[in-house]
Amino acid sequence: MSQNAKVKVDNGGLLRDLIDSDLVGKGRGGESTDEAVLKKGPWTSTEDAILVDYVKKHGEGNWNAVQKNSGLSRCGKSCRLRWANHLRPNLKKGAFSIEEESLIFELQAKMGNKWARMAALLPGRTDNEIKNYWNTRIKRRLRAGLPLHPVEGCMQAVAGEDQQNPSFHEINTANMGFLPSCGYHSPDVVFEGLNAGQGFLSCISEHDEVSTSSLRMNCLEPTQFGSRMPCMINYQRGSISQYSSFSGKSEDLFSFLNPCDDDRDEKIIGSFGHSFSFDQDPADKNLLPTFHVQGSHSFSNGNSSSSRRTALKLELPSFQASEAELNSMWISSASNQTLLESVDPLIQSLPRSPKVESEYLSPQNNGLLEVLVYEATQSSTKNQSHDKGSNSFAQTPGDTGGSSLDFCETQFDEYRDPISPLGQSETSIFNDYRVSASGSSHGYQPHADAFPVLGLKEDGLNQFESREREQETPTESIYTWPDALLASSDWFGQRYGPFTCETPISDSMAFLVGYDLTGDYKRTAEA
DNA sequence: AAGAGCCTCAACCGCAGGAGC
DNA sequence: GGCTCCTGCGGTTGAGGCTCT
Repeated sequence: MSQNAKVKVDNGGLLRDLIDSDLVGKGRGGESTDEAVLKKGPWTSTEDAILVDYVKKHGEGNWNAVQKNSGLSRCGKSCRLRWANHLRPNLKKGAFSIEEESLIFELQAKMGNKWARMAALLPGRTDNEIKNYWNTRIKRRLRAGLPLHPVEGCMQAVAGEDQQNPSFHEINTANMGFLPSCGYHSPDVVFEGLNAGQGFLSCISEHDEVSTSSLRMNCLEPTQFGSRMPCMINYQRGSISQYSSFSGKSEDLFSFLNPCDDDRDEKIIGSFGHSFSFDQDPADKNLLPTFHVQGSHSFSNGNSSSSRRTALKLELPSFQASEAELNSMWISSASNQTLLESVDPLIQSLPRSPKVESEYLSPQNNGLLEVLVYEATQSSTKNQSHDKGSNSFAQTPGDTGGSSLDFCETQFDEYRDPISPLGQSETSIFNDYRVSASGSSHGYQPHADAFPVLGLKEDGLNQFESREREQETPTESIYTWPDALLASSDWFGQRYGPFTCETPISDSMAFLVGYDLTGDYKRTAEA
């Protein structure tokens, strides 16, 4: 039995009366005993001073001795908590920085609600702080009908590739500068949960020049039906380089994933409701990845959708959206301009549409939370259209994806690998999850057609999908990937951290967030 | 101005695991 | 092995402040 139980006091009015009275701290008889009613509630400055003084003299630990030796009428747990959360040195106070927020997103996606572990990676922050932050954020987003992870965090990762070309972890750590010192390390990941020859990753793993460990792909969140599905795609530079001549620019990332191999990339991305395409800047020859998200709102780097140089762009996919809606949605994320700017000088350099900034930017530019709130306002009017069908194809007005795809078709022909060791598309690892109409994920059957129901573009992916549909017609109801996940479990919203499920879907998700099913990162021994 | 509702965050609670006996 | 104590973790609560109507 915890000592708390011993000293439990009436939590009614008496407690409040005691808190500020001299009775507390001296025991009811004016003398502190083990049986004394220990004080609860807010700490006073006097108590704080006593505790600080005690810890200075005796060090941390042995908290139950604090009460005995210092005269504090607080239980050991309370003392420890007070010290850890408020009194210990080097505590950061104030709002979370954008970098911290981003890291929290990432860590939460990977760890789940392991607040203490997260706190260990966020110097000066306490688990309680992080927990509170996350919980309030969850409440907001759930209330707004949005998923828990903002696209921005994902895009930050992608954008960051341009700058430093490290993994997402390393991007964050580079920006913050403190994580390496904490031993936080971007792990190399072996996708052991995936069978050989099961697709995209197996392709890489079997490619002599590419280490699976060097690529990590995180997809953090399912789309809620009619909502957005942020996605992280990370890779580590190095062993991939010979695969597609990585130059450290984002195109390398996207070329790696993108139309290099019989549209497989599109397929895989389509499976996630995302697609990548490229716009080439005539001046610097840089390819600017256009990031399309299926079933999502849109975001950008601050440019309007009409901007030629939209570095990151989402399109409204299946649900029909007007151009006006699209524009506003695209910009909703752009509101957090500073976020992207902070990680991507390329994006910083992009010309911005004055209209965008004046009309579409979020009224607040303070951080991810503000963006989230703004997203909520933007999305609240679109839920209805979202519900209209993630399975329908939509040609987004103003969409430049088609040309981008075409461009990629030619630009990346040299990277095509007609005899890729894949044996099947990269998407297959995701496509392979067929979910019955009942919503159970246990009806899993490998099936190459499970996901292409999400169409992206008439002239791009849809063509591919048409081919796919011609080849095989599903005989059972197929949920699109996010829907399947949602139907199968409360995975990302609740339990995606430890990945306790043993379904193929969870395998996939575990992989996507950089975990294997043991909950630990797999590190590769570099050959 | 006042009340309702919302948000934040400090603190509490129960539980689990490790250490020592 | 069983018991107790201590510590840490994660979920929850509720007071106080803020915003909106």
